[in-house]
Amino acid sequence: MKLTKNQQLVYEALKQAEMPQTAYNLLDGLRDEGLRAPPQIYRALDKLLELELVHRLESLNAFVACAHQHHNDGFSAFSICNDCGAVEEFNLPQVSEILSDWSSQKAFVAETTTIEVRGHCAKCART
Amino acid sequence: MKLTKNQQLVYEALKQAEMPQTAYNLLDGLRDEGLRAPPQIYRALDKLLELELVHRLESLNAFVACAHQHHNDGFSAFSICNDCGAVEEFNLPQVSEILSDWSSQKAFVAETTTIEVRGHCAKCART
DNA sequence: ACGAATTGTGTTATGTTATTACATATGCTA
DNA sequence: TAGCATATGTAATAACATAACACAATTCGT
Repeated sequence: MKLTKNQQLVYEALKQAEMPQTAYNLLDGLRDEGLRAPPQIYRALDKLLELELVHRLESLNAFVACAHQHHNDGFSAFSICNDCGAVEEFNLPQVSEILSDWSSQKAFVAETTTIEVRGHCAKCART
Repeated sequence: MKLTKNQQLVYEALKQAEMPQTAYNLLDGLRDEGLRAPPQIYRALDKLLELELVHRLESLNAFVACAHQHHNDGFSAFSICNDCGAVEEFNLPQVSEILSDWSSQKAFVAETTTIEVRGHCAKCART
């Protein structure tokens, strides 16, 4: 058990949530547990991001618990439904590889890669 | 000439800038031209994004003029140097294709795709 | 077991990014 | 030229994120 109390609270809240949560969503949900101010949330999130237990969705300013336990070199991709908000995390090793190749060719040292595909999920597109 | 005055002002400011600009950067720079309030900037940006003359860098909350004149199905990728802030836009048709394949397999209707690789550019990594 | 160093916590205040709402103006088109 | 869609100007506010400071808990070397 390496997570502190606040980190656990935030992590559990994210795992429970079926949707991406903003920092302020999380704060609202955790007020009863004693969390009162944004820094308490952001600090926990920073740590969880560092441990790769959580991902940040840049185009949403929101966070999700990582779907795949075994951590994945920071190369996760996400599809995000603009209608219902559903998010799916997936991994495309080929894409990782192409981006790695591009980086080494450019002598760019990659640290984190964001891939977010926004549109309409199967369910919402059908209607 | 299809751009309105504000749209042109913002577009020119972005083309001139060698670095990504936030909405408030742009606002500061354009105050002398008569732009006073955020919505004036955001509205111009919305239009420019729609026309694909400009890209939004989600991980930076900033904007750049599109490097490639001929527009490119919304599949641009960007490398962003965390040290000097330099941004390079590039296109990897293979990646576009893999993501398209994934989408059609999942019946996900993609609208916009964000690919941002953050790290250290060749120049900054050397030091 | 002790003290130092690191990491985490709680809190207030503030900074930064983005939108809502409403009134007015401009330009196209039937 | 009336009507409609699009653009503008402005004030206020909402949403997202960090700085700074004091203090508590944990870890680690000796």
